[in-house]
Order: sequence, then structure tokens, then C-alpha cells
Amino acid sequence: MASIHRRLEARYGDLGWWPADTPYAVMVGAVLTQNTAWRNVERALANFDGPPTPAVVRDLPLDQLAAVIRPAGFCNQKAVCLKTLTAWFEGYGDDPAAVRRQPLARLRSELLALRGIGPETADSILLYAFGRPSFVIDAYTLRLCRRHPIPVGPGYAGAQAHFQDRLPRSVRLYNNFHAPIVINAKEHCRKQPLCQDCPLHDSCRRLDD
DNA sequence: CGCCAGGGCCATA
DNA sequence: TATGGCCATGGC
Repeated sequence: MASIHRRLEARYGDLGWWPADTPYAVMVGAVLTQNTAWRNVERALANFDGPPTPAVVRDLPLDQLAAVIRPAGFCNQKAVCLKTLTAWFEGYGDDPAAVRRQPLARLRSELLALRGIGPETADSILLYAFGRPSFVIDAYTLRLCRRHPIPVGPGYAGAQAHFQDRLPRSVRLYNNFHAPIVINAKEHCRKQPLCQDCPLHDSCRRLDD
């Protein structure tokens, strides 16, 4: 596992990364990208006037909000989710610093209680919007674990525990571990893998999904 | 045309 | 607890 991280960093550099500006925009992007190509998320985000704000999302009628985010797919579900997520954020006065003051476990359970927010979206928001050490497990990470011998436990919790039990509890490290996995998955480790020039080439078992 | 994309919810057994 | 259908759209 450490070797995989080292090789990814050697190739892709020290990425501290999420393609959005404000913490709130990160939250919105985390919802919109659920089972959706990031390109379509960008189209949806472009339909806002600048980066999305809590006030805009709160004030838009539900059907109009769904129309705005339509390019991201699942727009009806995601519109409802954005409404509830925005209400949650407004409970902290739209203030990222106020959110960060809360214990991590409390924030995570609050997010998971919201309709449409599952473990991956919650952890993405915690890590990338609020800088909390919650390791993100996504389809890319699970594929990596399958194609290389990384024997993580079952389910989301098993995989997350595997990494969190073995890594220092560092936001920077979690960030720098997950981000290159995403880049590598898009460039090489797709469902139909493009193994040419992949930095993880030699330890990969090249299993299909 | 079919498959895929940084999930999550729900019904079923 | 584990699996499958469903949600919607755009790129290839």
C-alpha cells in the first residue's frame, strides 16, 4: 500500500486537490458527482452564476434547481439533497469555521442522516470542504484494491478502516493519497484498463470488474 | 446503440 | 447482511 502511494506520488506529484473554490462549492460538487462523470458536474455548475451559494440554492424552487443541475443526472434526487444539505450548512450560519469546530464523528453522523448523503459523499465533504481527516473510499479506490493485492475488509467501512488504521491521521496525507488514485483511475485504471505507461503496472493483476 | 461515470435508497430473501 | 432495480444525463 505504501509502495502504491509512493509510485502514484512520483508520477502525479503532491496533489492537494478538489476542483472547486469555496467549501460550499465543494459540498455541491460532492453531491453532483455521485455516479456521474465530472465533466457533467462542470456543466451543471456552469449553470449557476459563478460558484453556487447557499442563498441561491435555498431560494430556487425545487423544480428550477433540478433544471439547473440537470446535466449532472439524477437531478430530482440531487436537487432534494442539495436543499437539505444547504439547510444543514445554514444551521451553522453558512460558516465553514463553525462547522470545523464540531467533533468529526458528530459532523459525519449529521451528514449521513441527510437523505442522499452516503458515506462517500459525507467523507468527501469532510475531507475536501472542511479539512477533516476522513478517508474517502470511492469506486476508484475499490478498483485499485481489487486489481492490486490490497486485502481490505468488506464494505465501505472495511475499506476505510484498512487505510485509516495504517496511515497517520493527517488531512494532507488522506488528500494526497486519494487524489492521485482518482487521476490514475481516469488516465489508466478504468473499467477497461489502459495499462500502457501506468505507474502501477508491475503490481497489477489486471482483473476486470 | 450500449456502456460508462468519483452513489445512495429501497425492496426483497 | 447481501444483492438488484432504480434514479437521469452526456460522452464515447
